[in-house]
Parts: sequence; structure tokens; C-alpha cells
Amino acid sequence: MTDRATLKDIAREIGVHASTVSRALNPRTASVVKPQTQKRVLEAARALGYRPHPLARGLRTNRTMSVGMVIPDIENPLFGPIIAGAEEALTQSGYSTLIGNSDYGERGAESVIGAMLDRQVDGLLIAAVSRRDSSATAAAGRGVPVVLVNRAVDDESLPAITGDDRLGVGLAVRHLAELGHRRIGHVAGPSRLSTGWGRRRAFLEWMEAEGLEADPGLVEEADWFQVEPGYRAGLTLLARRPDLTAIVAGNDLLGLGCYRAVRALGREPGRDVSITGYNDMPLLEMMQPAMTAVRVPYREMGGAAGEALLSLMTDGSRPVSSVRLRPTLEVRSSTAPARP
Amino acid sequence: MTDRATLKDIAREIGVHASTVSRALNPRTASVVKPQTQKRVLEAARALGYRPHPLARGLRTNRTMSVGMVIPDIENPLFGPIIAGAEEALTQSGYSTLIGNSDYGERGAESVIGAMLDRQVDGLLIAAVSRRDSSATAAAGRGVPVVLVNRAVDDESLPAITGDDRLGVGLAVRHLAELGHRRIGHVAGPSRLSTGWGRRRAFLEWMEAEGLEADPGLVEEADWFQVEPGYRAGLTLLARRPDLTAIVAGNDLLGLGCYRAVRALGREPGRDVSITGYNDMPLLEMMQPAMTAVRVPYREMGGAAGEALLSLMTDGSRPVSSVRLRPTLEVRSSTAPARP
DNA sequence: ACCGCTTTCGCAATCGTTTGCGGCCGGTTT
DNA sequence: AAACCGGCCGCAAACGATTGCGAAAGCGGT
Repeated sequence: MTDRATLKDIAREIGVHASTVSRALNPRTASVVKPQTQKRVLEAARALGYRPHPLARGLRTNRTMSVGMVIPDIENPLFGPIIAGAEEALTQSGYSTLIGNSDYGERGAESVIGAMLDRQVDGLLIAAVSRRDSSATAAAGRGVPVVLVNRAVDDESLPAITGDDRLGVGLAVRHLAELGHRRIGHVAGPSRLSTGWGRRRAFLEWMEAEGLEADPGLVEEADWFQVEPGYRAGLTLLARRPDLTAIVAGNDLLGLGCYRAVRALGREPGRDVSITGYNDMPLLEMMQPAMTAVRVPYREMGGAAGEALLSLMTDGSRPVSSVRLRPTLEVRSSTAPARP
Repeated sequence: MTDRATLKDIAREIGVHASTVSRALNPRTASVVKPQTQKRVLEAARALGYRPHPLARGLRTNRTMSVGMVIPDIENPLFGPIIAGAEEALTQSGYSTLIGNSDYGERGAESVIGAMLDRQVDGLLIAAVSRRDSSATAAAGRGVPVVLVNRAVDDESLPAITGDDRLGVGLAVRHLAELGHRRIGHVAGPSRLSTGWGRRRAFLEWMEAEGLEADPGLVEEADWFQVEPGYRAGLTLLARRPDLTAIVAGNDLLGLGCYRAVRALGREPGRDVSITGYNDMPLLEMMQPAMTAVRVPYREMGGAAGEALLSLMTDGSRPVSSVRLRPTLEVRSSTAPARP
């Protein structure tokens, strides 16, 4: 391939030892080399186009300047902004990002994490975690910095950057309550995921806080965050409670499923049954009706996760605390005043 | 961190030299070690949980078993399936995938590619390429295997895995012609990208092939593959040619922009003006009207690109030829028979 | 008993960088 | 003048795996 310039090349060029070159190039040790020598080294290094060999350096220092990022499903547009935000933060500090798709399933995540640990990543950013996850905590136990993103584990043993789901669900419930809705249902995501479980709990809490009926029967769980399961869950929910005038969906896709369920029952989303989504994925405003949704700042989430991991990697002693990002509500036309 | 077992550990365990262990563990050299010794080595390796140190190995062999993947915009859902397909293929062969977001802009891509080359990636998968790209060809010139995906460069100097845009545009044009449309326009993507340029050319060719008016005035170029530019281009196109009964959009997002443009003129997409998208991104079927679109097999595209890169890396001598994947047409309700 | 061949394995160098240790040289202190 | 000190730099040993070379051992053939 391409012939890299090495420390020795520079050393030979200006008649010093390679170790001197190394010290001159390393900001931390540059103080022990004569300024004039350092200047010569820097010039020669630039002239030869020197780039430190990452493998040799990593072998010696036990750091690869790379982090692994585990995503449950890259095809889900949700994770694009998270990846972008994290990648940006990490790149700026000189880290590279290894991507791993776990295609769901604990086994998948475990092997992906294992492959990354084999590669000596300096840290791990994990979005593919269920509420009780073994592989992530195991990795952290082996001394590798781990930061969770978007989801969390139940025992809060790992720092997690998530959205504030309690707040977000509150925005949706209050919005609907202010529109005069009294009988509001919830199509929840899988309860084994922190996002599904947390939003469901928050829903019931907020309903009670608003003085509305807060019965578990108002909740129907979809077995997956997708349109089709949302459709099925919406159907059974509306079959059980035909009197509902509004539905808080645990997710945009579940919300779209609810659109279909409402229409299948001969009613019209937005007009007859108000529906709120969660996440505010792209193009939601192009739907008919444009969906009111809780917007989660995913790019910022990725960025914050990257920063958290960086500080964890540079100073592992000081524990990094979890962060909850504030969501906002994007009001569109899938929610309307309750009709008498 | 975690204390890895090394070759020496295994060697000490069973009383041989580390080099013997290395040979026993390497399938290519295993034939020169006594079968019984090899068995003992394998057992000890498993017992100690040996994992080869990738940095040490890479330093010696000049291979990192990692490839870089450069994406112009990770937030674009289009690239999710491509990444997933490539990552799957590469992972199965033991390669890790480094991801880089170039955030568009030639400069961005260049620095991302540079960072990856510094990291000694064994190959490069580039989706962020314009028709005349310097950085990608430069990388290939430096001896690093490069495969392009989704887009190509004009001179075809680099193997590229793309969709067959000629075929895809043909599907759309023929479909519209069969529905009786005679005056069909095209909202094109940026002509500096192979996808924008190729589809535009294909459009005019197919129009002529169908015996329809094939005037460059039927084409309006959007300066970017996004909804808003599509809206603007759609407006000017329809202002110039109010007689159009159908529009072939260079992209799904451009198609959605055309929806808005048509509506802004008081007409209804699907009923008054038929519109086809291109790519068939997720949720397109949830739009109103559900958009007829050319579907490009992006996951397969990523997979094929991964395979191509693999064969290029293992045997650099045999050049890998470009591949065009066949698209299909998803007919939905945004296209309808032309009204007399 | 010797030669030659094959099988099996050890020795040591190598990849490029980092870093503890010690040496040299100039100047200051006692 | 001896002792000391600090700045600057070279030496060499790591880090863990791979690999050319050669040596030892075993074996058959003459």
C-alpha cells in the first residue's frame, strides 16, 4: 500500500533518536525537549507527512481511540440522528465510531458487544438495551466505559442519556385534556423496553394527575414498536373502550397504526379520535392528518451521549450521571377539541 | 482493564513456544504443527479464553480487519438499509465497520476518508460521492480497495453498486403512459450527483421511446433531494407547463414536494396530477395519497457492496465489476388514469 | 554407520510507538 | 575543586502477534 513515514524516518532526517521525535510530537511530553529541536521535528514531520500509526500506538498505550456503537435496528430512521450526534461529538475528539447492528434480540447484542470488546474499543455506546440487560452491564463490569442512549436499564447502574418520557407523556396528556378530552387511551410499546414501560406508567400517572380515569384497562400493549402491532393494539383497545375520544400512542409508528385502526372502525383520526405520536420522526407532518407528536431531540441525545462517554473515558473515576432531555410538543392536526 | 490471555500464556501453559501456538491457531499454518500439539493448543486456548489481540496482529500483518463506510447524511433514512446490508455482509467475514458522516460537502468527505485511511482500514465503502469526485479516486489510487454504493462516478473508474436508474425510470414512465398520460414532467435531483443526472437523462430517453414529447423544458431541477426544493421545483415546472397530467419525481422526497406544489395550485395529487416517487422509502404507503414509487432494493445494495469489497480485499488483482440492481414498481394511489 | 529427507518446533527479528532509566553536559553551589 | 543539579536526549525494553530461518529429532535407505 502506501508507504507511511515513521518516527525513525523523521529521526534519521534530522539526526536525533526516534524517542526524541516521539516526545517532541506528544504535547504532554514536549516540554522535555529543547524548543529548537521540537521545531525541527515538527517541520520534518510535516514535510514527510507523518501520521502516527494507530495500531502501533494502540498496542503500546492500550487505547484504540475508537468506540463501539450498538444499534438495535439501523434501518429504523430513529437512530440516524442519534448516530449523527454521537459521531460528531466523538470525531471532534479524535475518536472513530464502530457501528454494530444487533438486529434486535439479546443474543445479537451480546455478540456484537463481544466483537467490539475484542477489538479493544475504548468505550461503548449502547442503544440496544432492554430493561434488564446482562451484556451491557457485563461489559461495564469488565472495566469498559459504557453509556446507554435512548433507553435505560432498570437498576440505573449505567449512565443513560434518554428523553424525559414522563415529561413528554405529560405534554401529550395535558394537551388532550385541555382540548376537552376525558376518556383517553394509551397504546403502549413493549413493556420489556424502558421506553415502552416508562411511557405507560407515565400515562397512568398523568391521567390521575389530571383527575381523569386512570384505569389499566385504558392501556393496550403492542408487542412491538411498529405500525402493524399498533394497528392490532388500537383495534382491541377501541373494541374494549369504544367511548375513547383520544389515544396517546407510545410511538409515532404505533400512532400510525392507530390511524388505521380508527379508520377501520369507520371513524376518522383527528376528527373523531385525536391521536398523539411520540418521537416526531421525519415526514410525520406530511401524513394525513399531520400527526401531533412529542418531539424528542435525538441528535442532541446522541451528542450528549458522545460527550458523556468522552468524559467517562478520559476520567473514569468520576462517575457520569444520567441525563434526561426535555421533549417538546409539536401540535398538528391529528388532535382536535373533543366533540360533545 | 481486563487481562487478556496472550500467546505466551498459552505457550507457558503447555510448554511450547509462542510461535508454535501462533501456528497452531492459524488455519493456514496449522499443517506444520503436530496434530496432537495443535489439539493441546486449542484446548488451552479455549480454557484461557484466548482472543487474538487485533492491534498486535494488525501491526504485524498490516491488516486491521476493518472497513470504513462514508455516508453523506446518516440522518437520511435511505442509508439505514444500505448500512445494515453492508454491515451484515462484512461482519460475517470478521470485518468491523467504521462509520463516517460526511454531512455532505466534498471537504467533509475528504477529511472523513482521510481519518479512515489514517486508521488503516482495509477497504472503503463510499456512498458520499459526486459524479466527479477526487477524494474517492485518490484513496483508490493509494492502493486501498474502494467500492461505491448507491452513486457512481462518471468515468466508471471505481466499482459501484447502484440501482438501475434507467430501468427504474422506465418503469415509472411506462406505467404512466399505460395509464394514458401524454404530457409528463420530471422534477430532477441535483445534476452533480449521478442519481440526479442519470434519472433525468433516462426520463427523456424513455419519453422519446414511448413516442411522447421529450423536451428539456419538461424537466425542472431541484437543487437538493428534499421536500422543500421539490416543492419549489414542482411549482416552477407546473407554472411553465400547466398542461402536465403527471410528474415523475427524481426521489420520494421530491415527490412529496410535488404533492404540496400540486395542492398549492388548487389541484389534487393522484386525481388531477399523477406523481411517482423514487426509492420507496418507509411509510410512503401511509401518505395521502399513498405514493406510487420505484422501489430500490437498498438492503441488497448494501449487501452486494459489502461482498464486492470483500472480494476486492481478499484478491485485489481481479477487478470487481460494477453491479446495477433491478428496481421494481410499487403501484399505489398517487397514479391514476389520465382524465380526458 | 552415515547420509539425506521430512516433520516439528524454537529463536529471534519485526511491525511503530511509548516510556523508564540513565548518561552527558553545562552551570551553580559548598 | 568536588559535588550537585537540571535540562536534554539516547538506549532499550516493552506491547502481542507473525514468520523466515535453522536446528533437532526421527526415519528409511544404502
